[in-house]
Amino acid sequence: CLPICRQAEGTGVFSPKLTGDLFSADLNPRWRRPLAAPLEPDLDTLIFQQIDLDYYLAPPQPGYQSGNVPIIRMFGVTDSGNSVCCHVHGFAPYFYVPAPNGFTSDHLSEFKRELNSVVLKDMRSNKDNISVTVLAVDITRKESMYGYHGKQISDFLRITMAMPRLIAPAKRLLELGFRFGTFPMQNYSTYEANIDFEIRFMVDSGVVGCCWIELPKGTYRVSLCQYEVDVGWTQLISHPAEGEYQRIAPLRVLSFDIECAGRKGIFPEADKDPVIQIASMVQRQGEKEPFIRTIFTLQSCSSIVGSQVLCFTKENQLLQSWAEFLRTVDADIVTGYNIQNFDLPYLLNRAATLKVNMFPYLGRVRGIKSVLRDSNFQSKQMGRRENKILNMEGRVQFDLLQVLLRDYKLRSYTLNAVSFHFLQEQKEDVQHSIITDLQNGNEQTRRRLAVYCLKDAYLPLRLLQKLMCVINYMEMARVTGVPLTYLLSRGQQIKVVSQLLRQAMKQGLVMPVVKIEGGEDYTGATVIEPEKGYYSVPIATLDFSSLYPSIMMAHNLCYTTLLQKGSAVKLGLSPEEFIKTPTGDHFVKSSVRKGLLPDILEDLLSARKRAKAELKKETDPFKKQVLDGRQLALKISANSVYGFTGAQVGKLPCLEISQSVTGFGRQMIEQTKQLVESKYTLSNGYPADAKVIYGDTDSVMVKLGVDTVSKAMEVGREAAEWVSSHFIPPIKLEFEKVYYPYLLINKKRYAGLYFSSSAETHDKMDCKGIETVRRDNCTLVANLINTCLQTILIDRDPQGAVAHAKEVISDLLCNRIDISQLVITKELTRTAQEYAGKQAHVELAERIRSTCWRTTFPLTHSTTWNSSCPSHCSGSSMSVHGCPSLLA
DNA sequence: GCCAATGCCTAA
DNA sequence: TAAGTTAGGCATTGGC
Repeated sequence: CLPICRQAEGTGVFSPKLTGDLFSADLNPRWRRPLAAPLEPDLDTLIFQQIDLDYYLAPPQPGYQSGNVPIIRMFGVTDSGNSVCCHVHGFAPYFYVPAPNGFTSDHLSEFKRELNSVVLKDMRSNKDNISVTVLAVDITRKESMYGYHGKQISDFLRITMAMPRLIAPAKRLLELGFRFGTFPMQNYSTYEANIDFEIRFMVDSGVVGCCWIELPKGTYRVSLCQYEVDVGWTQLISHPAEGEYQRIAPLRVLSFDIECAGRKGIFPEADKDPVIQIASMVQRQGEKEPFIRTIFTLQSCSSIVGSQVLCFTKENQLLQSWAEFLRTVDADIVTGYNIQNFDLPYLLNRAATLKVNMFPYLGRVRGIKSVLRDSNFQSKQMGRRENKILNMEGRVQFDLLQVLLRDYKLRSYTLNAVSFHFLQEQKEDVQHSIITDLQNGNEQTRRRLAVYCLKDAYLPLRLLQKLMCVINYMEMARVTGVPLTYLLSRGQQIKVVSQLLRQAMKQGLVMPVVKIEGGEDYTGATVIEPEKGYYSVPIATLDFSSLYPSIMMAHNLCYTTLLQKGSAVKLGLSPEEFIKTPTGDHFVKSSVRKGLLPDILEDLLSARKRAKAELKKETDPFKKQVLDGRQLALKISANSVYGFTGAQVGKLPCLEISQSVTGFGRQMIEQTKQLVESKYTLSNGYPADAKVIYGDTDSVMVKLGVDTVSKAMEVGREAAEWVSSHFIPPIKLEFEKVYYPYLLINKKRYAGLYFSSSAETHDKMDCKGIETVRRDNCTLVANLINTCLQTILIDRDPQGAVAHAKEVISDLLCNRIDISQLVITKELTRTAQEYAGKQAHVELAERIRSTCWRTTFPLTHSTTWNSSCPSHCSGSSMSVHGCPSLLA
């Protein structure tokens, strides 16, 4: 009676019997997974790496209540490369409410009966014919994690519901006001009623994203082949990602790309324009090259060395065959470039248009149709993002474009630009406009198209490998405990929630549901007023490493240590037992209670230290990658904990924590400045009076009065250590680098030659906030400014920089510059379109000319910043118009 | 011409 | 339903 997970290997509904031409005749045995050795539940242990996890509803096993129950479904792969679908039974969703006064176990059944009844009554339609909504109500001893209240453990009701989707109405009804038995009407606060079911299960069973799962012999039963198993939720063993369990199974990664024969000048539309080619590459995770390269083409196509060409005379056969190919290959991870919003939706819509009814079953669960949905994702970090969503149970959709949009700030996100940026490699050059002509040509022209299409399937694999995306994402999933898919589909908060719940559970703490109401913003970090100018002396930079995490650890800032107004007195705490933060908030010290957040942060940062130590020892390049991915994931995770507490539209905001953190930070940067400037003085025997010329949040830039980089490094190191001793561990100020020379333009805008690894040669030219690093400028501006900066900092020739700027601007005025260099911002693009053709160039040139000069002039005249700027072109409105002589 | 508000993107 | 934070520069725009 359970749904059955099967990949299509010539059985079941997806018979690879030919629907016309070609497919089964060319079926390549390599496409299939390796044969699965027989599994004896009584003798064999089954171990696999879990890569995706969801749940479905199904009738319960005999002996349980009526109505459907949720069953967790884990997908994974064994060491031998066999796929596993593991149905985990017996786990039900639940949440907590505080037990009302006078509540005893005698009241449980009445509470349960009444809650069940109001939830049933609340349902508008009951098409699933649910008769029992509340499965159980139990009394447990718990404590709210929000606020310190003397470790008062009290009675909570743990309410277990029949299905995840019943949690929300039960929560709402209890919050609105609920009455049972002789107890009065009461508004209940709820705890953990907003936790995704998958996360709930993972937290409770110690499963983290992408971890290895062991089913001991005798605990599971096998239903069909390639390891489809059933197990009780308390019987599976989840292995922490340590030692041998850091490894990654030989996952099958499929990358694909489609080509459509669009009409001239019109973006292809699935209800009109045919799919003419689909290229696919399959690679085992960890191997260097794909072991399957295929191209499905409409009409004949000449052969291509190293690739299998499959030609179809009818488009519907091409589509159906490709779907069968996907199911046969049984990919664990599906990738490509913009497959999420283009290729997959297009294929699905096209298949619907052509009525290829067997197409839209792309997941690993038989009988589940893949359907398209629209999703609207919005966050302050990423803005509004509209995406298509397609369900593909058991396969992780890992669209490279989405990964890049999340993790990299690039000027262009075309596959061509991205390939060039990361691989120094270009796409095959085929203009979109000639695709249809190539298709309508002969088998040679279609071959040219196929080569192009294959490359577009290959490049995402190369990029994935180069950027170590799969490894890094897996490590992030393991570190934070969320499923891999959450990392691409959800925001930052869920990662912290997952960790918080795990930590809280250990201490019997429960997480409240807080309602969201927009409040006042709080004060952030200090930016020290810069002493603008050009410095031809070494400037040492000292940074607090992981400032916000270390503040939270040093001062034990947490939900569980926060003292509400007046509660210090009420709880009889002595002044030594709590602290007052710079914002006037109170927190108990770790001697009273150690906070959850400091615990999480310590775990993350000590794990990071371990990973870095292991990384140093490791010689195997593959394991090195894993470890590097891990240390990165750990760092990012630690840094996002602070943001989580300050997210007012979030799961558990606590501004007392976040504003205390920034408050401490402000105090510390100020104190650092004072300390450095008070010790490093002439009168203390140092070469000069040190001066902090700039600082932002966690760093200070110091002019120490020394004349060489190596001296600046030496004094910088000493100063960092000395200043550190004034702060509570693990707060630590570190010497980071020396800038020499250093050009300080404004707050958050500076450039300098960066010395860190050696005192003799600079590592790079470092630019912050200047047009060269901003993506709202055209490349011409960025290049011009970059060259000017190099001329100033490396050649130390400000006059040369001015000369260069003049030359470029003169080229611009004389139409000697390619228009493609000018267009980049939305603003300018629009202008280019409006003035399409001849006018555009003039218009753009004019705008860019003024931008270039406005930016370049302050750079090149920074030595004389506050004194001798000519009066006729001073101030921000200075432009070439007002300064004609400068253009000569 | 001055200004505040807004949009965009970055620093940390 | 879900959505990390604030500080801050600079171009543009629109009102006066």
